[in-house]
Order: sequence, then C-alpha cells, then structure tokens
Amino acid sequence: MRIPIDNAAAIGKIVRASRKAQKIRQDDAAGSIGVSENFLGKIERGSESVQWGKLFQVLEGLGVQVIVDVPENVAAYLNESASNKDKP
Amino acid sequence: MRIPIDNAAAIGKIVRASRKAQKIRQDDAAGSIGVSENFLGKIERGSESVQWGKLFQVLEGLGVQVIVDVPENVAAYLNESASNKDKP
DNA sequence: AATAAATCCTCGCGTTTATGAGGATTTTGC
DNA sequence: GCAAAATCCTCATAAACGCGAGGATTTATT
Repeated sequence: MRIPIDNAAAIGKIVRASRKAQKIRQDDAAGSIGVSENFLGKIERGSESVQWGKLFQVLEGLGVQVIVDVPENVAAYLNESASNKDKP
Repeated sequence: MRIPIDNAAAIGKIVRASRKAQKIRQDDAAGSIGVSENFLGKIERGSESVQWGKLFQVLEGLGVQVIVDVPENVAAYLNESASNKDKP
C-alpha cells in the first residue's frame, strides 16, 4: 500500500500505524530498533527536527519502504558521471 | 519515475540529480529553497544527520515526491481512532 | 594548458538535538 | 468507574547541528 507524504509531519502517522499493526509498544519498538522511547514518540507525534538517518532507521525497522517519485528527465543525471551519454 | 531508497544516504543522489536536471547551481537552489549552500551540499553528499524537516523542504523545493510503501494491514491503523471499526 | 566556475571542506559560533530518568496524563482492560 | 498500562511531557547534560565565511579541490570552458 503506497501512501504519498504531503508534509514532513505526516510520516509520524505512518510510523505509529506501522508499529500498532505489529502490536508492539513504543518502548519495545524503540529498544529493538535502537533508539530511545522518547525519540520514537517524537517521530510519531510528527516532529520535523529529527535526524533523517535515525528516522530512516526507524522506518526500516518497522518495515516501511521509502520511495521517491521524480520527473523522467532526472534519470539521465543519476549514476553521476558514469558515461553520461544522454545528457542534453 | 519511482525510485526506492535503500539507505539513508541514497537520497543525496536523488537530490543532486533533480537539481542538475533543472540546471541550477547548489548556490541558487539552496537560496531559493531557503537553506544554506553548505547544507544542501551536505544532503547531496549523503549526510544522514540532517534534519528531516529541512530535507523534506529541499525535496519539495526540487519537486521530488516522497511515497512510503507499507503492508496492507497498516491501513486499519491510520486515521487514529476515527471510528476504527476494522481493527482485529 | 590556462582560466573561470562550481563544488567541497574546514573552522568557530550559537543553538538544538537525543538520551535517560522521572513524573503527569491519557488510554486500555476489567 | 477503577486500576493498570501505555504514552506523553519536563528537566538536565553531553553531543551535534546549521550557518557563514574563507580557502582548497574539482570540473568546465576557451
């Protein structure tokens, strides 16, 4: 099930729902993922000032896959300088 | 074009490619988005310690849509306590 | 090759984070 | 409605951030 993230805080609801779907407490989830309970709570409440790396770690730990949608022409600029033969 | 993010640092390549596809310099992109050039560079280089809110702001500014993929059963736990009639 | 442009990196500074522990407050189960 | 559990919030501290400015290094242009 794919869900678009419209604002930074929206990721919190995803995290909470994912955790609850697995029937585990904040406390335990935080512990097994390797962050503090306080921090996980902050994420779930929609704090935007959390570190990306740690947030990603939580998403991974809860089985949430992150996907980005970019314009087609961006593809030509990925693989930085790996024989960029299609750049206009 | 949808691209899965496998590790926190991978978002950097997306940001850089998106910026280059628009042919704007770090300097200008950073300015118009409202962050420092230094910070945008950090993101593009894959720093994981940047704040989620600011990273999201940059993604938005560059037209990168963020999507998450969660297990189906998570849906029942979104809309926190809005008549959750389908929770097992 | 040489110059100019763009990106990267370091430094110091003020501010903010993440954590742990403790106690409120809310939610859940009986 | 009560008691227990879960979540939230506050506080203090060490650590790390984000910014600005300056100079290196890389990449582009002629």
